[in-house]
Amino acid sequence: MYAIGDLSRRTGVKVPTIRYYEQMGLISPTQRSEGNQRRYEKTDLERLAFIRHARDLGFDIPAIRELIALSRHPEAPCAGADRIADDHLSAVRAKIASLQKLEHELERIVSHCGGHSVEDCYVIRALSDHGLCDHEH
Amino acid sequence: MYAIGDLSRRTGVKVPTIRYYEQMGLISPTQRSEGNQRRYEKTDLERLAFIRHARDLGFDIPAIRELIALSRHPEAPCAGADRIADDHLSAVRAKIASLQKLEHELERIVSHCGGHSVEDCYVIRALSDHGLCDHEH
DNA sequence: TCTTGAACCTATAGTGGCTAGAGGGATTAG
DNA sequence: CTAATCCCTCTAGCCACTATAGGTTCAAGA
Repeated sequence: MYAIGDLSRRTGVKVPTIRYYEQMGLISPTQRSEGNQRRYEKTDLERLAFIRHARDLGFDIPAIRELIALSRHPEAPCAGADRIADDHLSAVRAKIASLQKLEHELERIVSHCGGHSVEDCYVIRALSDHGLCDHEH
Repeated sequence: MYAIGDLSRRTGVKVPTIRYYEQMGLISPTQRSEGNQRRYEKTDLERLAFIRHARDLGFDIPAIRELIALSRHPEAPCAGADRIADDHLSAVRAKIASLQKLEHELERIVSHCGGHSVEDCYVIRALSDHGLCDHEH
């Protein structure tokens, strides 16, 4: 039997975040002590580690809810879980691509800046005049 | 003299967003018509294009506020603007690096998934067991 | 001049994934 | 028994918007 603080220390998930996950339906409301404090078991610990791991990998809360639901049916085909992970991977790749565009544009702007007065500053000028950009964004 | 809708169409910034920028102090409160509607001039159009461009490049609102303040002093050295852009570039690069870590971890998880039952599914197992991961995250 | 419909106004609440704080009760070590 | 530390609920705040409600103004056509 762990108190919420024990669970927090063991998983690295902050106490208010654990309560938030309960509210979001990722963790079922637990047993309580006589004084109404949450008491957890080992399965809750594993569940929370699963959630934390999924969050670290960038899955959002609805996706984690689905993954949890799937993991409760071990006999079902795993295409669902695979699809969720694959969709997420695509989203991550898309985000990387768009950040790399930004990176190149910013590199160009910063490297052109000679370091004189604001009047000639490429940073300010590039922002004022879209025509100085390489491509659409 | 443009109405807010004209400004919106010309810059691609939505009407409520323009009002939001005014509230955030990026655009000074404008002249109003007799009936209390905002009326803009060409300088406002340029200002808003500057803001939109900076937002597209991922600058946050405090940074844009600073850039605007700097652009009002054309005789000052441009080190300030350069630093803001450079800091932002570093942040973008850091975000790319961390997303690439995610990408590799997700690739590994998805590619291991054979497509059988949830019981053996690598996606679910990898999430349950951090030990299956390559490195810390 | 009048009417209609589009555009405008303010104010408030919602998005996601937490985090911080107030104001109280429970637990536990000494 | 007391004091320190934990825990409880509830509410509000973060960011950059977006959406809605309920009302007013504007501009073009009849």
